[in-house]
Amino acid sequence: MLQFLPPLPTRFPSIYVATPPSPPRHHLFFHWPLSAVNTAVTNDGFSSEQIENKRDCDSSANDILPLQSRRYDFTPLLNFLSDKPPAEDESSSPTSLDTREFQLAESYRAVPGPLWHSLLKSLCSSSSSIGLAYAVVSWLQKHNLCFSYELLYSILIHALGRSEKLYEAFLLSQRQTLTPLTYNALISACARNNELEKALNLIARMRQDGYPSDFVNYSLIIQCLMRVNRIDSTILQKLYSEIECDKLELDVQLSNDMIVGFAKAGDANRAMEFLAMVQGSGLSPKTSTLVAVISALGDSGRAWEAEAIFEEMKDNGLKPRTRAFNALLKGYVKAGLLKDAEFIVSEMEGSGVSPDEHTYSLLIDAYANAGRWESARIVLKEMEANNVMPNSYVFSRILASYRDKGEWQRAFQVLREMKNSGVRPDRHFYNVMIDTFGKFNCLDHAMATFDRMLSEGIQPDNVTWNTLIDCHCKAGRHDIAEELFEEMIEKGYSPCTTTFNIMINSFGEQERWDDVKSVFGSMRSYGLLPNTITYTTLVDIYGQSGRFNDAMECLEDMKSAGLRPSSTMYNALINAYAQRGLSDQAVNAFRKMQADGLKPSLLALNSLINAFGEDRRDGEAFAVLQYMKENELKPDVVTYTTLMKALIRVDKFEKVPSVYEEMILSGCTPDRKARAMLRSALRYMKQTLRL
DNA sequence: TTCAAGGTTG
Repeated sequence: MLQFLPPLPTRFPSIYVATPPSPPRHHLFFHWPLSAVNTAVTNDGFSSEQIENKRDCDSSANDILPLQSRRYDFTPLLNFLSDKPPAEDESSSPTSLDTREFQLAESYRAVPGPLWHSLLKSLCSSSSSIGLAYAVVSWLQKHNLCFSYELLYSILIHALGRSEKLYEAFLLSQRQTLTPLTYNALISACARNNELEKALNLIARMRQDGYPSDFVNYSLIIQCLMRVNRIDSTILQKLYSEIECDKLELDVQLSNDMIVGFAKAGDANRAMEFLAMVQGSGLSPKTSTLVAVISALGDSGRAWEAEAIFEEMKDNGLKPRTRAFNALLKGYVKAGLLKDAEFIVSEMEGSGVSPDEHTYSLLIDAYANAGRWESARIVLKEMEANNVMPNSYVFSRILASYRDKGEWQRAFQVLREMKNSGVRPDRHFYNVMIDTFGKFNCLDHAMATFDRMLSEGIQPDNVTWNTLIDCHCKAGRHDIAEELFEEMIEKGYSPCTTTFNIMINSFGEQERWDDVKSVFGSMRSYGLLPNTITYTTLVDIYGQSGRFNDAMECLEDMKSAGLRPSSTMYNALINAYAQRGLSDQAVNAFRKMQADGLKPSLLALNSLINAFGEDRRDGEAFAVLQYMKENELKPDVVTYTTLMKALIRVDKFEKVPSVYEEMILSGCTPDRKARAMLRSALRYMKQTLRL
């Protein structure tokens, strides 16, 4: 079980030897001639790991300062423990000690605790002496030599975590009741080893025991989430509410981690909120944090805000490098601002920052999106001329732009051109290709692409499976979707939140409520938390089937899970009530939406008009129109068509033409549905006149 | 760096 150092070549006397006094050298309070230990220690007596550890292990350095003049030699003890066979370790009681061990223990009786802590940290900094550190702790406990065992254990757990020995860390932690110190050490060990669920569970357990977790752990968890690509706004919000609840203050690192976390999770709003908060408290975010925010803003098509942060960065004297330029360029490309995209690339070249693969790719993407294939090809050539090889990414983007224009047949051509340029399609490319076929209902092509991918030895990932499952659902082939879901699990892939959302929606559409519940429940067994989309999906499917109690329950569950309900969710609910003419319930849902601080959208109000219309309450339907006008919400063609429908429902055909007229006067262009509504009103009028 | 889930209303 325990790993001990091999016996040392030199022997030392087994009794305490005080070294002669010598001028204090920095923080080296003791010396030991063991090579395994010496190598891990820097000039000032602390390894870099130990320095980092100081954040975790309070102020031991300050406590030791007055003791600097006293020196202890731990060599005899380390030799004794190295020689001792592991089996003897714990069982023997102090009464059966041999004289040698007894004398040894007595000789260390005066050593202050902080010195033991420092010794352990040194031993732990090298993975080969962790076993020895472990033996020291057991020995100290056996002889009642050092009272803060809690701290000793936490030092060991930290060290085990850093050496990827998480299992041993857990074993060690089971030796005694977890205290805040050992809890924190264990959480940090889990986060460092990408064991997210274990870390989160421990934080929860720690909270149950009445202790807040150390804020450093939150940094480690966010970094872990990003490493394992599990970053999600929901989890971050939950973490932040815990931090707030514990009244922990964000330090520079945690603030930066929070901003980057939200940015990487695609939640630009919250990233901006935190950025403002950090700047407001006088801290300067790191350059990489700003780049992450620019990137998130660009991703959500908010190019102007991205540009503002970019400019602000320059004003603060920071010189943007390739990554920052690329982040802004991405913003322009996503927003379809081709001129700005071209401009920023020339600014980049002008300021001596060389474009990389990513820069060219984005530019090609921009031209492809604008349908300027010739310009895209020129960039492709320029890229080769600058010795930057085109890659699968470029072709994926080209394919995606064809997909978004509905030209799915071009997929084959892109694949050919790609192979001609000597670029091998990778998983991402095939994922886009499967998605392209899936979006246009070509399920056979999608499956054939999947098979081709496998035959070329490319392993699918969650995105591949999710894309396949979802496109079958969208085409109404829920049976195949379910088979694919089962195959995915059988083959050892871990479904993610998206997978479950797709399946919940699928079972919901089939009104298989038991399966909805069971699949929702099994999310937790995969360590996944339902997110806003999960709850919105649930509200939507329950609402559409008239299971309003279930829908409302989901809404409440979502709130108690600490998530803010989205307006999409309320729209789904209001719409569900509206379609059944349940106007009072629709109004209630609308009020709830306002109470939750959400602005009533045009969509919600249109649905409310529909609810009154279906309930034959045309007066109130028009009152909603009035409300819209008073609240600067411009009624659209749907608003007026719904009002006409409301009038028809109560046989007030004669009032329909004036609504139609008002619609045109307000600047709305009537569409097919609006015209049809007017026509049917006129038809009814004629019939009534004939009677 | 890309790809997948909700995106609704008449």
